[in-house]
Amino acid sequence: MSERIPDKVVARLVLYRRILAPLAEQGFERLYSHQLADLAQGTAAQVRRDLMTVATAGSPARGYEVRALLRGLAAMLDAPDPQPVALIGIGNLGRALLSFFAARQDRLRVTAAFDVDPAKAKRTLHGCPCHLLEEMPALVAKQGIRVAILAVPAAEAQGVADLLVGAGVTGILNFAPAPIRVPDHAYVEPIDLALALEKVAFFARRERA
Amino acid sequence: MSERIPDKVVARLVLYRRILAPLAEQGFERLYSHQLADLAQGTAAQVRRDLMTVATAGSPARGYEVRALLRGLAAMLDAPDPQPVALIGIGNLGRALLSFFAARQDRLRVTAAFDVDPAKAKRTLHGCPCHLLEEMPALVAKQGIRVAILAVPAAEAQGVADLLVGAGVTGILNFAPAPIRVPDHAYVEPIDLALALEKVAFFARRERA
DNA sequence: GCCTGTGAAGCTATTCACAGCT
DNA sequence: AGCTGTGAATAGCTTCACAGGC
Repeated sequence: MSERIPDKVVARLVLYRRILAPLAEQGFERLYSHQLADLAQGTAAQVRRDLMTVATAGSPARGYEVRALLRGLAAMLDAPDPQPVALIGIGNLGRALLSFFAARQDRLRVTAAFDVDPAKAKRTLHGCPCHLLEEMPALVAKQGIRVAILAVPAAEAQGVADLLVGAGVTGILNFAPAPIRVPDHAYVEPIDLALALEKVAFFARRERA
Repeated sequence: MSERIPDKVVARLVLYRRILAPLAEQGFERLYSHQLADLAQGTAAQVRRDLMTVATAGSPARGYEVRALLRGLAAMLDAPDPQPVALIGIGNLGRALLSFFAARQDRLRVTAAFDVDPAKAKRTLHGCPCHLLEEMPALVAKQGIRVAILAVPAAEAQGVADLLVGAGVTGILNFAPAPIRVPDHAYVEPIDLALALEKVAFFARRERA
């Protein structure tokens, strides 16, 4: 059951679920791979390939059964219990991310925020308690936190990442504008906003064929 | 000169520049591909391959000359003039992004923000004037805006994207949690924050080999 | 000796295309 | 007839490995 699943596939599975959930609520019962592909902007072949990783996909004659698919996706994507998430760095970007993620009532909840600056800790922001960074390892251990959002300046990113991994975190969403290195058993998803905007600007200029 | 450059390469070139700039200021004159690779978390071969796209890379015997590289990168990545950027959607996420990007004093400046909601327009946020969405096409045309940041709800994303492209935008940084479709001459970079966090949570659970 | 630039090999991800099912 | 599941082909990216330069 642990066929290494590529991260692109996971991303699409999450997307499929997001597309299917409202359809199920509207009473949609079945759909074809090409319909889901249209909604997700992929190809039918890719949808089928992706869904192969969802064991229970089992699709008989008239396409996929929406509710069964959703069940399969949930079994694959969700933890049995809600997962607590830590956010490190309560600066400009950190606060913005906190307001964004705190707003979501999800299986993933930001339950603790941290900053080195005492002026930023010791308060509650968007319903999330803020602590001093030095309290992080203890709290992460106590709450069993495995997922962290990193929103510190580039210079501190690697140091904090090391602390996080040392405390038991195995997944980091890295917004710091610097690549970080983690041991093999941990996973990093980098999101570099400034870099992304530069990329868009580059292609915006160029794509006027 | 228009060898289609893959977007992964562009991303790394932007990163290289970010790494090299401070080195140049500290007086660093030359470096080897493997040194840059270490700093950028890549391989030496990849750095060399990437730098091949920067025409002026020309690197003789003792590695790459930092200042020449930076010049080459700037020539490739930067527009001759600063590029104005529009931001659409002044909700939670839009404001957060505005505060983040407005803080940057760059070749890329967010010069106009838009929202359908009159309560959110007609004011200045983080030094950026906010307008009604209906004024967008005229303003985009007047300022010659080619790059837009899309931060509207999923349901509106496609409609607004169509408007943007119609107004002359050719690059969109899409934060809406929905894929958007644009004509071939335009470029979209999707950043789906909620999806990214789900992905991290998935691998965080799994990566405890 | 140790570097760069680069053809060639190797990998990974996507798409094709068709057998099997209803 | 039109779908799924999937081996086989393809395309895109990364790494290897070596010729050529100092």
